[in-house]
Amino acid sequence: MKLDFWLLDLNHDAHEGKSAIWLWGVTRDNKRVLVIDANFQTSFYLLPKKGQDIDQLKERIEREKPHPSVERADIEQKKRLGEDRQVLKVSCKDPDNLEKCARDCVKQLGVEASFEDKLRYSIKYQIEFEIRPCQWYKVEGTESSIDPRKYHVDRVFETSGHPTSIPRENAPKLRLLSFSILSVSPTGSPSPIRDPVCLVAWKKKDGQANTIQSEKTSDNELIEEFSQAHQKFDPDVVFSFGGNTFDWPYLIKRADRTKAKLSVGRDDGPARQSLYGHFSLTGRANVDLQDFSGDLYDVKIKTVENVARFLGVEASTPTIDETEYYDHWIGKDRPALVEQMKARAISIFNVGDDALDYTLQLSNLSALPPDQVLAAAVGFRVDSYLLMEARKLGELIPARSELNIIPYKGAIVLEPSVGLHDNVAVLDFSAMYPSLMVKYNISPDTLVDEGGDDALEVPEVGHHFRKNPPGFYKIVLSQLIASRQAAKKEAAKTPRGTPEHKILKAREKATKVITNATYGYAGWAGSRWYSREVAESAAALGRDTINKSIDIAKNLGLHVLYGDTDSLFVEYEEKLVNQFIKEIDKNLGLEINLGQLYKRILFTEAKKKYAGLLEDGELDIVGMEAIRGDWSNLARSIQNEVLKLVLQGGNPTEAKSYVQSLVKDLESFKVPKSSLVIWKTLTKRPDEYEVNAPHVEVARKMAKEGWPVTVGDKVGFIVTKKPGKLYQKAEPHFKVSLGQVDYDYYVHNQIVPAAARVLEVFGIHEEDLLEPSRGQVNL
DNA sequence: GCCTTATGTATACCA
DNA sequence: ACTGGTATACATAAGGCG
Repeated sequence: MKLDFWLLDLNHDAHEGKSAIWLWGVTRDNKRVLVIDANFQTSFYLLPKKGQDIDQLKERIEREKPHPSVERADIEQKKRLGEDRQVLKVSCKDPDNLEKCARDCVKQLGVEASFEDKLRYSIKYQIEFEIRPCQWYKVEGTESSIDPRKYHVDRVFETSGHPTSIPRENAPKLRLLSFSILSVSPTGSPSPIRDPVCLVAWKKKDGQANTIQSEKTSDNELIEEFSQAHQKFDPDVVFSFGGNTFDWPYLIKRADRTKAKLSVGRDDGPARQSLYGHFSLTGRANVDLQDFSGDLYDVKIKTVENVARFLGVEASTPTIDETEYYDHWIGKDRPALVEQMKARAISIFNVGDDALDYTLQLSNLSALPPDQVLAAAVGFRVDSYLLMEARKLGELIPARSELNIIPYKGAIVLEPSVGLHDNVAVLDFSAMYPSLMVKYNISPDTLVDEGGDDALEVPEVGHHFRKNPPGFYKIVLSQLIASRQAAKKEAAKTPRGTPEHKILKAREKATKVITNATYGYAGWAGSRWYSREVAESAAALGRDTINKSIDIAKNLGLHVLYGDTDSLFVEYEEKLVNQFIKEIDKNLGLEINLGQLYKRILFTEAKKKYAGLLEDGELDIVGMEAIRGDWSNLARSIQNEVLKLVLQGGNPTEAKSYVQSLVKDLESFKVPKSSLVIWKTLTKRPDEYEVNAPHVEVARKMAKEGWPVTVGDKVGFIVTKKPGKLYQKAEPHFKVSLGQVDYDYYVHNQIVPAAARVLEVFGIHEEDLLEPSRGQVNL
């Protein structure tokens, strides 16, 4: 019997006392299915020393069995650092003892090394049969005698062979659920040791937001009621915002305390902590959108609502602060809080719905299941992708090992030409590092000791790389670049606004993310294919490329105003720019594209900080305080206004008077408290800091008052009139009243520096902004 | 002991 | 736990002065 299914999640579990892979999926007729593949035996490789007789080794392994779980050994051809090598694939009965088994074999046989013995059973399965989640498969087998209701599926299937992929087709209709919990405490933030969950809000695809509320001191009933509702809806994807750090651990601890059964997985189990610190629900995808928001660098303060606004999906802004939850819950304002929680569930749902295509595409490309892929750091996404590709290419997969890092020289940033410029074009190399790695075959397996006709010597750093055959990085990067081009091309042919278009864009974005991270991966100490020479050479070739481009531009008479890593900002002359693009292609064999066009642009004296006026009249601000998350909104919006006056109106004098008027009597403007809050990330525990800093001091104060802040959280503070150092003047934002605000600080250390950063360019200094009498006459 | 300057720590940004 | 390059603020140590 044959079965077609779309793979949502997979895990390793026993089946009839044997190790098996459990594949959770959805069929074409929209049924949920559990596919059990108990026919996989894991294995590792042994690389003999040169001169060792491989047939003899094979015979010895099978006869001596260095470890009881050795099943048999087979001879295979593999590649190791560009060399063809014969290896032994040792099959192993017991996946839990793979590493030990490999160690014993290496010791007893005196071979060079073992490979792939540290890879988990399910990963081995994935690379062996090219199993990527979020894709269609067909498989042979029979209907199982297991009751499907036991696993919240419609069918349980036992395979006779292994799944084979079906060429690209879209995902089935998945059941989506979002949820968020609420707990309150009179003394600060709630603690699962003390405070029960008092509300769960959720939203499913079609329908309104729902809640379960509880008055009781025990949330036993609430947890079980939620479990029932959850299982009844039987979601495929569960969205949360902060679920991995708050909702799930809280629910688990509460369930443990009150002896409630938290049943949310398809196995009726709870959420379980997994590989990347995230939580997994068996047979479902638990997607924490806070992880997704981590990739959105433009969203400075990561709330669901900010993420929703950024994505352009619907979300209502909450009005009740976390510190007011308790009073609302026990008081007459509870309905407002309940509404806010419902709105939160809706916002989470909308963000999740929007982020789903990207999540599934990134999961499919990287081969990390959808519940892991967002939780995994970029390096591990690349790692997982490379594992799959390495196996396809017959490369032995090295183990990850943390080496001591030797830093190397990176990119070039040009000195900006300070001031205002009209009609400026940005020329960007497309995927510069990947393109260079492909063009010059930069890879650990093409690195050679000696130069020669068949090798390239990298300028500046002097490493040599063979031109042929193509190395590992060249092959994978070429594939990625080609697949991104294909997605791009197809997207261009597909009508905008259609689901297909969105999927193709998501595919393109996922491919881009993996492509662009590969250079960094090569230079990451934790990488399997770490090579400082590779990373260093890519960087050196990048510098060489940008330097040559500057010369080409100059020879054409193009005026270069600025540049950073892979871009050049030039005075825009259409004919010259087109010529330049052709020259780069001809002389360097690389693609450079016309990027942003600025009607007018302002460069400050600092690198990496500029602001430009776009064709449509919008400002594009880069690196400046106006877009930094660690400046008050007050300073940010004033700098933004100053930039507008300068770039749109061309009027620094007006900008100057604007700032002066604010500075003169800031207090009288009655700016809202929220615009005075300065947010900074706590990057370690408060006691680990070497020097006193305002946000650390505030974090300590908050912890003392029952609002502990954990690593990675943003701490919001306002500077008060209290005497002393800044860190003594800073107070938690929610505790400060407008009367306590040190407006002098905001004038001297926020508004004036932010405004002067722009106005310095026109000879307007900080003093001029502070002392109007010495400046020009105001209008 | 007080003031100025140099250095170190911390954060967020650009590509 | 992808890389290096850069700006900036504030705390603190070091240096200079009387």
